Amino acid sequence: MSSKVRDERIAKLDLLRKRGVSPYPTRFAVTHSCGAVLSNFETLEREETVVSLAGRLVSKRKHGKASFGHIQDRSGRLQLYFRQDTLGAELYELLTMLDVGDVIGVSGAVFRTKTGEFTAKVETLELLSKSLRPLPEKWHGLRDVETRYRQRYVDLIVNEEVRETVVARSRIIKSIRNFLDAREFIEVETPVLQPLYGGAFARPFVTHHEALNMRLYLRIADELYLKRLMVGGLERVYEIGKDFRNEGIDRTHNPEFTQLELYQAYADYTDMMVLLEDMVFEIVTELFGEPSCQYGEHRLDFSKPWRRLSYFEALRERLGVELADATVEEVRSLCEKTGIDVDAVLAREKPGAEKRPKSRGGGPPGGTSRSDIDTPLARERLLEELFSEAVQPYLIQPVFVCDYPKEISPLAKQKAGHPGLAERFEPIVAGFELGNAFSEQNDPLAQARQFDLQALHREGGDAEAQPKDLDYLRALEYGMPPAGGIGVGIDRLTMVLTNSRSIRDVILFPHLRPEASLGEEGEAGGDD
RNA sequence: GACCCGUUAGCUCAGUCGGUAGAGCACCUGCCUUUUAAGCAGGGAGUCGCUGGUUCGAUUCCAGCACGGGUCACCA
Repeated sequence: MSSKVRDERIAKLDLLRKRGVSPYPTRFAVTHSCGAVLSNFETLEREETVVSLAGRLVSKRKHGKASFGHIQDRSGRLQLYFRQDTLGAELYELLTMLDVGDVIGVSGAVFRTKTGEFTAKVETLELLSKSLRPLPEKWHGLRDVETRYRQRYVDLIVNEEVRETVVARSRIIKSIRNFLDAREFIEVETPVLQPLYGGAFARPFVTHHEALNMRLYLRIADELYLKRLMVGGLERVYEIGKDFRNEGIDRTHNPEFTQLELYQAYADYTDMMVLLEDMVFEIVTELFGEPSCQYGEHRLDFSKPWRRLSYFEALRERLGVELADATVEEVRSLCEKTGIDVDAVLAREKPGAEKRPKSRGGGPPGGTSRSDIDTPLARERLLEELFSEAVQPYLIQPVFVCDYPKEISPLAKQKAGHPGLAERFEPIVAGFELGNAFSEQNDPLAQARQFDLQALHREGGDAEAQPKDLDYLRALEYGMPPAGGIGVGIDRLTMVLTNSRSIRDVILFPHLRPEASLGEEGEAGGDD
């Protein structure tokens, strides 16, 4: 599939070279960005300053011996006015050989057109990079999401909001660093390639080290390494980095994603709530000038303090039933009333188990086998399902959901005076879990028992149960100060703060299957 | 992994109840010195996602496959 436009432009390349014009020179001295011209226009116009701009030619309107166009750089767009009598015949001829999409450098003074648009009257013109492929069309732009994700470079050229999201993401991360650095946290880096994975419930990616001939895992969390640093006395650490989870992909999940994890010695999870709400308050205020923003239909209010709600309170509030001391039978019957397919939930993650179709909102499933509720953690799993189906989607304003069942929180400390609960919370905004935090378990023997329990679950078929990390336990035996820790999903936080519906809109290159049609001869060939 | 939907020109999309396709923008040629979705006149452009099947004939019908989106499953 040879593109006619591409062939024409390659022909132009030769023509340009024959005329002594290099289509790919090395540098251009820029004095102003488009944005700087626009924001200082009055002065520049009054003082007749000659500005020097570089960017992409994104439109061109030729009127015989005069032409208009727009140049676009990182800061915005500015109109250019070209006149044959100003440029001279030779440069004006060069203009006619330029295409929309070419990168150019121009200089000239600024003025206002009849209609009042700020414009540069071009006196010199230079081609900085010849574009061989046409840009998407100017009215509708690039809509096709597959092309947008695969060819993000094109998406960035034509869809301004993509750039805005990228900038917002950068500012969010910068705010986080500023916030934590100001509180004497130090930023560290821990291994991505790990001989043993841990710190979350997830299936890992597996890789292999050739020279050492050993299996390695891509980390699913930073947690266990950062807590080793707590043992080492660093007291306040954080890491912003990629984690990798071998799971499905949807609008809130990408196989590689960015997480902030931080740990603070001598703090507990209530301190973490304060820290997190302070941090997010600061990020949102820096981004929007006020502690609130719009997400879809909702106006989100990040004013402090955020609402705090225990796990069982949240369930009670939504379902009208107290479940803290409920038996598995009671939870089961409530699930059935809510329309949850209990058998399907309990059958999950058992390799080889039949996946039953889910029947939502239907009547109670007939002839169900009661033996399923003997599955390990049946009660907790059903509670989790109830929570994520019937509660979480309705938690729109920022809220800390606290005190989860201990069984699903093996790295957290037990809540004092509540044997069944862990000192753990999840910040939930717009129905999304933005993170996970606990008072960290620092009792080495209690932690060892939790690992052993995980091992049992693993034998029971739970592929995501956490492996026992003996070095981590050894570290704890040296004594880890009491500490609070938080993990925050940066991608999801960015989604909420940029009003993005899909995680793919906040990740520059989201994971996609390989593009089959991108063959040598089709796209990249014809190197003439 | 399951189900549903989509894939036609560089881009955004029509269309063919089965007879190998159109529009706008973009591109090329000409005219045009304040336009901005510039205008006017003319022109070129497509393996209709891929592979099979049915058929005299398939871009259209059928099947499989690929890729994407949505929902579900899994999870953060």
